[in-house]
Amino acid sequence: MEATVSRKRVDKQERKREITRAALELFAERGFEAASVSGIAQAANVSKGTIYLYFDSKEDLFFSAVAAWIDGMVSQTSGAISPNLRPAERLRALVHAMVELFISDQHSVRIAAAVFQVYLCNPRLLSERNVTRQLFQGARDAVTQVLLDGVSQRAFHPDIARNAEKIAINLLAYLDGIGLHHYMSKDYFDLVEQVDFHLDSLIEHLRRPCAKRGDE
Amino acid sequence: MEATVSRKRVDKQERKREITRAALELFAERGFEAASVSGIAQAANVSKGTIYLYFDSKEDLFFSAVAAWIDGMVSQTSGAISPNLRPAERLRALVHAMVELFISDQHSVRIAAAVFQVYLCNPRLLSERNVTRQLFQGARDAVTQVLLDGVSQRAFHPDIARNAEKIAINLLAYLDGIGLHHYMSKDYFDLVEQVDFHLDSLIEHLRRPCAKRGDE
Amino acid sequence: MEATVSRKRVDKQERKREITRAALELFAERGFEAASVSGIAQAANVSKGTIYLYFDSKEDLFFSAVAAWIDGMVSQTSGAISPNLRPAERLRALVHAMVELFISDQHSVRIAAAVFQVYLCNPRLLSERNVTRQLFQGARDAVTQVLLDGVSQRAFHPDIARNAEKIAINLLAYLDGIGLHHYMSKDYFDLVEQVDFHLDSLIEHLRRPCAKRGDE
Amino acid sequence: MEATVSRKRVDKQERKREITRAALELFAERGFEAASVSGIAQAANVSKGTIYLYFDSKEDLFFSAVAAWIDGMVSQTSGAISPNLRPAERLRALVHAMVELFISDQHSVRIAAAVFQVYLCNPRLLSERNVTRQLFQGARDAVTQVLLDGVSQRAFHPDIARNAEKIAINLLAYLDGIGLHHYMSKDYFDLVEQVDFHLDSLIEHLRRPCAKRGDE
DNA sequence: CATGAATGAGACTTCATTCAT
DNA sequence: GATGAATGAAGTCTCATTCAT
Repeated sequence: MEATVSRKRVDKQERKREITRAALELFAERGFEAASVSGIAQAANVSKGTIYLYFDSKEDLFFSAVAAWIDGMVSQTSGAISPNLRPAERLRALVHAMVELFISDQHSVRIAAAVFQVYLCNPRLLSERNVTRQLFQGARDAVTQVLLDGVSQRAFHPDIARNAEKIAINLLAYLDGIGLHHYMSKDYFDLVEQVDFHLDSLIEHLRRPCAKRGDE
Repeated sequence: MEATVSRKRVDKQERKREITRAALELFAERGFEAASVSGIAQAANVSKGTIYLYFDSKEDLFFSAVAAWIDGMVSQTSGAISPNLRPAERLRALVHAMVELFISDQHSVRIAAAVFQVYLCNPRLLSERNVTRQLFQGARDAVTQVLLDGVSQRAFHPDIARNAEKIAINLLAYLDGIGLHHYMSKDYFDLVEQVDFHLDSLIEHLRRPCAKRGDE
Repeated sequence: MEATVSRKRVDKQERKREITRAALELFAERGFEAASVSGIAQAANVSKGTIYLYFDSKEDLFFSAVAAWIDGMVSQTSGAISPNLRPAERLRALVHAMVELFISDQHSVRIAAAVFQVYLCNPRLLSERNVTRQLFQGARDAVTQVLLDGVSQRAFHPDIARNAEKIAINLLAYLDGIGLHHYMSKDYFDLVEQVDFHLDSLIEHLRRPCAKRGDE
Repeated sequence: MEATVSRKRVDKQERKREITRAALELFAERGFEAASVSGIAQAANVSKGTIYLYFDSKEDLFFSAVAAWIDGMVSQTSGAISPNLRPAERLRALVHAMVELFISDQHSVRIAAAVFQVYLCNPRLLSERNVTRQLFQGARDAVTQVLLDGVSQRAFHPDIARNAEKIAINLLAYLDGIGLHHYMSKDYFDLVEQVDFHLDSLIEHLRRPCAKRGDE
């Protein structure tokens, strides 16, 4: 009986994951509004009614799907922080891992756009159901940690420690921005080349003392 | 009679502008899909049918509205490039003008998100009806020009000339990214502070020779 | 001034005819409901409002167009009754003239279908505004006359005189029927061949005494 | 459980048939364009959305309804061919059965008109979705068979065999034509009387050798 | 006389959600 | 637990007609 229960639970979870997977695909392809519950049900090989056994609403399904996607993102990128590398290379590796996702997984940028759209249009969701905080904060913390490690290993300038989080925030904002711009200006520039160029000057900056602003 | 004709013509353009304005507002508020033509008609104080006298379809209306918004953006920011300032300050002024738009005009980020969403989900529109090329290219050109001017005035390092466009692309991607992240993480960081921080290190970088990548 | 008035009147009639012509074309192409007043206005190179200066409503326009078409039909076919031919050949010539219209003028069958449709769906129009009576009755009378002439010239059997109108009614019904079936079964049979075949046995019948029905 | 499943399945088919029935009624009454899906839904006592669970589009609904009507026509008329009757009477019975439909079922002529209209205005449908072929060919085959039987039973002249299909085509075209004309000239002539008159001379013709055309 | 901008009803169709089975 | 039939509101868009100019 334990087996049965266990099997059942697995089945149930498995089914939920299947729905989530299909939902993510369609939400990425068409956006939140244009993706239909019918289409998701069909793609997940379940009936429309079944969706509502596992999720309260389309909105709920969307956030569950996005949360699952975020989990995947986090686990994929966190693996990229190899402690054996030197700080600069660890940062590079981390950023490259993030960019990889934008390139290998066609969906990622689209999902990001869908998420931006949904939250921007329903600001109440930012406080009520913010599944992205984990992603943003997680990523910022990861970057910040690499920076601080670099400082303590004397690979980066001590002043960096003070501004580590600002740098992290900016770096991640840049990565999202360049990903979006890349898809909007397809073939106009090479994504990896641009990112590497940004990384070069960032790393250079990490090594030098910060210039004071009035210092002109 | 001249007056009559003139008034009429003004009326028609005025009406079209009014519809465009209402459309932009609703598209910003709800996104392309969720904004309804009925709602736009109501907001513009015209009947549903009237919309279709001026625009072929909802899609047409969307792109017309976005194009109008872009025109506004361009004219507002192009005025910010004061030739009297020194290069670094010109760059700062230009970026600040852009950020101003994100802050003063609540809609801008939302419209940007809506545009990203629409183009990402309908890639065919990128080639068929790309109203953003003007914006992106115009902004990149403006930044590039400021950089090149800075080089020729010896305010920036000569190597910058070679990479001016790369820098421009990255800067603008960053600005969009930080704008989006700001709205997603409201109150978590101060937008202007972050942008200034980015600008500081960017300007510092513009003045120094580029570090070679292997240079570690 | 007389010239002016006259020219003006001609202009007005000419314009009305142009609208009628365009209307007939579109009604034939799409049917009464699917043809739009806008489309007709465009095809007639006048504004939508102008149509309503000349016609009370779409329905009015339809019947005016059909009436004009009928006038054309009548004048085209009535010319076909050459008094020099022998009765049988006169009948053949008349029928061929009618069939010609179905073949040369792609529109005729379509207009007929549209007319049938409109009257069948609005039986009140049969009494209120029956523009087809003229066509039907005119054609029947023409056929009947040819038959009676044939009898009086002893080319047809005397009994035919008694049934001349029945024969005319049936002949014209057949012609409409075969025209419609021809367009529904395109390339399945040759229209002229079928009509000639029908004519052959009809003419044969006209020459013999009518068989009594019980005569088996 | 068997009962449940069975009842359910019956329900669904029944529901579809109910929609089809209502659709046929409204299409007959108003034609394809003027009949509205809303009206059909109301007449069928279902919601508008339900229609689209059973049919892909209004067009699909139309053709399904027409196909159902054709099935009814075929089954009603095929029963009319009694093998016990002599050939001439079998032909009479068959034709009378067809005419019966035009008289008893007020809709038939209207539906025929709607079908003609739709196919004439959308010739592509003739090849893409021709639901009438079955009706036309079936009726022609039935008539042809009666004629050939008549020949082999020596009730009709041997020459008829050669022209059997031509005769069938013409007879059916005539029947449609006289049906339409009857409704257009209501009370001007008696439908059955006209058809009988046509039948009389047709049957007479079937019994005699065909006259050669030049035979004047 | 001619225009064409404006209307608002109504067309077809899709959709998220519910509920009896 | 799972289904899928049913709903009705709402979507985009078209249309015949009117009226100020």
